[in-house]
Amino acid sequence: MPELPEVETTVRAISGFENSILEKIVIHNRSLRWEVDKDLEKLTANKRIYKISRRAKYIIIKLDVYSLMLHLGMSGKLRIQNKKDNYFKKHDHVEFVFKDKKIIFNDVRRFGSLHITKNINDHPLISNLGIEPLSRSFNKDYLHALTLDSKLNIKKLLMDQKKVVGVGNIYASESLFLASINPLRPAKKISLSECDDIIKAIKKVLKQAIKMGGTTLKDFYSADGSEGYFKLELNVYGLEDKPCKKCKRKIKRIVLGQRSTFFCENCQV
DNA sequence: CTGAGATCCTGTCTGC
DNA sequence: TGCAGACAGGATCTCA
Repeated sequence: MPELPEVETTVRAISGFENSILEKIVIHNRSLRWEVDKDLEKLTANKRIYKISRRAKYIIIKLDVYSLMLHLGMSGKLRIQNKKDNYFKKHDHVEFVFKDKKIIFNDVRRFGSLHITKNINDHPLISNLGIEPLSRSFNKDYLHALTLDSKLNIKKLLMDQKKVVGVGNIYASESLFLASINPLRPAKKISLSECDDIIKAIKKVLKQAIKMGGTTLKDFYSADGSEGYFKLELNVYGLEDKPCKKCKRKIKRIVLGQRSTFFCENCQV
């Protein structure tokens, strides 16, 4: 489900819990993408939260010695709830309990994960990640070097988290539309100036999506319960057979690497 | 090393 | 209405 803007939106929604004391973590179902560490509850009881941040699509919660890494997978979301409202929803797996409130991790499909580790950057799921798309070092030269080295088509390359993080299926399609690049193009054949177009498009799309609270297609809600309104800005994603906003021809849907991919054959070369 | 395809899981929607 | 099949915001793993 969530790509960088949705994760960022979620992080911002729970940032108010920084400096709060996490009384305890209650786990109802350890069987997520990976089995949750048996010692996690013990290691996190009555710890202050120093920092809540994002790396790639991971939510990082820094305690004293340990940090938590939470990935929302395809269907995960957080929900802030008053502690006294003691209700549960189906697929509530983890509760982060504070003095008056709790944050609940709900994940229908259980592709999400929760890890505890001392040093985030040494964790194997983090250490091999590519660079942040909104950082300065994500620029045309960086991307061009990657493309020259790759046999993938450009869309698959952009979604490869080892190369650049945070771009998922929606924003890959949307960025390539803005950059007027066909998603099927072999990465190798993308010129430096086209790389520049792609970089600018990705940054623009991600920033705008964050501003609008992410994209709610059907069931993404931020932790405060609000929807993301970037859906209204989508140009191609989920719009098969609808008229292209530039040329009015029909948007095409194809499958690349088992993922739906939307683009305009006329505008994207 | 790279890249393609299968796979994890539950729910919803479409078409017969 | 039932039922099969496709599809869903991700990313790891297995194998060539």
